[in-house]
Amino acid sequence: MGVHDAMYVLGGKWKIYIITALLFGSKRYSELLRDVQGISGKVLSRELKEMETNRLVKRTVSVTQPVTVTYELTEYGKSAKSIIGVLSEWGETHRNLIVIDEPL
Amino acid sequence: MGVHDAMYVLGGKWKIYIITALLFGSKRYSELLRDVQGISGKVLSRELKEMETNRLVKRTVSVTQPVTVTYELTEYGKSAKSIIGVLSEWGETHRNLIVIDEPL
DNA sequence: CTGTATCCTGATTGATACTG
DNA sequence: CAGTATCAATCAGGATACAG
Repeated sequence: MGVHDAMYVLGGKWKIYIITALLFGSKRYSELLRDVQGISGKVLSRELKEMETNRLVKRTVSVTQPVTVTYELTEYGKSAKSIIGVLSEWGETHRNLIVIDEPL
Repeated sequence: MGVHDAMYVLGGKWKIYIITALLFGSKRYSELLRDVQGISGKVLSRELKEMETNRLVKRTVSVTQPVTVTYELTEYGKSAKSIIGVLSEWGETHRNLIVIDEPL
């Protein structure tokens, strides 16, 4: 069952959102930090490292002053677009059914 | 963006697997405990309760001796099949690219 | 059988300060 | 700018015992 593989690579709280943020082009670390709502620097760099390991994103360092680092989706990463698409569509059409948990 | 709604309902470690387990028919609590690999009783009942709140599953109690409780997907829950399908297909075709994290 | 309550431990996270 | 190191705090999860 490939579901498990997909969950291994995309699972967790953040990767889907990081991919979404990179869907329309490369971004720098600081831009991702701003665009991925609520993520902290530590977690962002860890997630990006994992995604780089799994070849979802490509990291490019420009030796300017100061250095700039950009992240972009690989072809593999871009292929996850199909998943984002289905998630988005499903979430959209079923939005009205969601119940927000009342804190006690 | 509906992605967030979908993540709210389906996110976390277990819901996708629970839905997968229920895809071909209703199951009892103890069957789910066996079929959803690695989940504990506490977590399973919590997840099922959340999914019932969000109308992904329907819970039915049969007053036998002892009681039996069955869970089945609602139409809404069944509609998540499209997501499982895409995840499965994507995971399948990209399985060879995955890198398993070496523990230190 | 189907859960809930309690306790406990290890993993995850946020904040802050710091490095190159 | 782009991270890493450290520490404290939180949280999620397992095991067990117990209730309906």
